[in-house]
Amino acid sequence: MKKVTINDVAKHAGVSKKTISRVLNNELNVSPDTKVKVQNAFDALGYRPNQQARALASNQSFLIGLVYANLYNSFVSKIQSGALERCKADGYNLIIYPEDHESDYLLTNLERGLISANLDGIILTPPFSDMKPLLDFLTTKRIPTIRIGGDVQITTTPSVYSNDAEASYEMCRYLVSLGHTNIAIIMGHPDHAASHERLLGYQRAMEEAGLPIQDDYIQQGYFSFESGENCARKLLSLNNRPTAIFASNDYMAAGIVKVATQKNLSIPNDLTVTGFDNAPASRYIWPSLTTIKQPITEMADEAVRMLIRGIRNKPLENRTITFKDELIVRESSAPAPKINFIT
Amino acid sequence: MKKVTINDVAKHAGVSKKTISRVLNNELNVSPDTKVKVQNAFDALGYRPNQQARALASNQSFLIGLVYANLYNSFVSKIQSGALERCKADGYNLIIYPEDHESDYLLTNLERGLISANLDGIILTPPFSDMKPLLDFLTTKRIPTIRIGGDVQITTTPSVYSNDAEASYEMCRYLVSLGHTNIAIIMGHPDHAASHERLLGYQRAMEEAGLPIQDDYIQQGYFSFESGENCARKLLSLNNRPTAIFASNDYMAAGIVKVATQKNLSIPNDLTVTGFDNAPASRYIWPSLTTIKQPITEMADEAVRMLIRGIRNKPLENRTITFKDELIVRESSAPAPKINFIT
DNA sequence: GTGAAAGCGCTAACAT
DNA sequence: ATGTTAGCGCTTTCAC
Repeated sequence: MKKVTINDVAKHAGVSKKTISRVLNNELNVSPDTKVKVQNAFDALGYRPNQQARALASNQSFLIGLVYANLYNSFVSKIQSGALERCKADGYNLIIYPEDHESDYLLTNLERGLISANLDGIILTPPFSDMKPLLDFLTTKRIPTIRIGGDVQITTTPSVYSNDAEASYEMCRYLVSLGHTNIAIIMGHPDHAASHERLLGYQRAMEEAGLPIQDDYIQQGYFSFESGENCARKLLSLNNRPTAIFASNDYMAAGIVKVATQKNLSIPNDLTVTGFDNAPASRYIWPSLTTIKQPITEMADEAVRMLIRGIRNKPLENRTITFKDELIVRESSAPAPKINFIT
Repeated sequence: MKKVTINDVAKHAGVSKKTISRVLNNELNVSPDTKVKVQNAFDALGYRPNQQARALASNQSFLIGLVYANLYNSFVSKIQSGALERCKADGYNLIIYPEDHESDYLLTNLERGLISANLDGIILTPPFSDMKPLLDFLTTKRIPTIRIGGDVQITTTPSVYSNDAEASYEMCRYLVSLGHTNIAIIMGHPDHAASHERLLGYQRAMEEAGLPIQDDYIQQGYFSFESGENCARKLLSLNNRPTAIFASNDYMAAGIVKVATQKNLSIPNDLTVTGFDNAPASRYIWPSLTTIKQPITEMADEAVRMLIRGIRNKPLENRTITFKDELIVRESSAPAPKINFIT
């Protein structure tokens, strides 16, 4: 089981190891004949280039870091698989960095890992996409970075982004089209730019529909199931309770479903509930949730592509690529109850 | 922003670079004075050892691979975070390999990755823990391997394991203690050893309670929400329908809840439903699920510990470490309906 | 179009 | 307890 090195291949193919290296890296100036000879030698010996050696010699690590909030949710899973597939296809490995965005040691933690792993580049997901100190740190260290789904106002670092304000606007227009007039929103965690975008879409749709927005109808959630429950309790005990509640993610929507069911409200007949994210749970709960699907995997793929292009050409092209979200209608939404039209 | 190397540190501390290396690797035979001097130099220069260089020189990569089925579930997330934390604490990086266990290219795919990344060791999760060809392949390549939660009968590779048969037995005893006599089980995917273990526990509990096991009451599921729905439809249209259904995971249990609700059965009054895994969704659905909690994070931690010990001492201690699962009672289970005692 | 020599940053083996 | 030398497997530089 001896290791096969570039020297073995060179001997076998009867050329110098520099030529092997050229073939390996798809460099120009290799005659087709030699190329074939070398490739045959690869196959014959079962040669696999040693990443660490390439890394050391070329001052590249072929490692890409993915920083995300350490939550057990489908967003992270999809980001991971999207990013990973692209990495593997392009000969990179992905190192994952689940981090606590509220930790004081975030930067220190990351630095130790980042520097000694020698990452070629980094992908930031929310809420890290918008952390100024982190962005500054990465700029200082000259580590190529792509942000996923962060604040579009920040233009110092290229980003891949889906238009949440737009999606939220569409969701609310859909609710309006069902005849709802008393529409409430549960916001997401305030540290996430997406939370504010989603609120914006809601506000625009309400204004356009000529519906007043009550302060009571805007509740601050934190993306957790429990925060959804809490906000739902407040909303459903209002005198003038909403007939539709738009939660900024599916876990909070699930919390609403639970509270409503406990209060003997039937969904969607008495109350329409909608979510955001198209989490697996949105299909598993009863009734299944009307929600918004983001092209998460595709966004991660594009982020890695941009990053690798940037690493090769340096510097990064500083631009924002926008993806479009999609409304998915399921069982948790229905026309507003008639009683609502009477009042 | 020039890179700080071991040579810079050596110069700064006024010692040879071998001494720096010794301090770095916690080797013996370094005087306390020198150690302090070197450590000061580390701090002064902000030195971070280059992993790739260490890897190349020491023929170790400080990389550990984690192979798992590419599903968006909480099991994978918890395995990841448990393994990752241990890795980082011990100076290793984790490379993730989400794979399709039914793919024909599995071995080829893995091989390319494994060999060129030069992994120091591998953690296998179900159903890969039990794939003979894969285990043989890893043995041939002499890649240290630990299996998580696989078949205990396989003793060629060390493993970390939780006693699912026992947990399943306890779950069924609990159902019996609630007065249920018509208890059905929905099995998990047949490629997972755990599915068979969970069936075993069910059978033992039923036998001990003197309850007959009807063939109809054992349904083959595949761990998916949809398979849970399908099995539930069959079970609930039985003449002699069960008053309790034990699903081998929470997603299938969620499928039962959906079908039962559609049939106007109230859970848990008309039907008790229980799951397995303590997935987040088990709390998010209504009613929340009685389930089994496995110490997944701890198992992953232990697996990495064993692996690293093995890498350092080689060879691996070939043993199986067993963890204990825990019954979590929530809202989806209740005493058997009275009508059942009459029939 | 191809090759020889040097060196990436570190550790191994063998000094002293 | 510390230093010297060689070399890990590859790419870079500069030859030809």
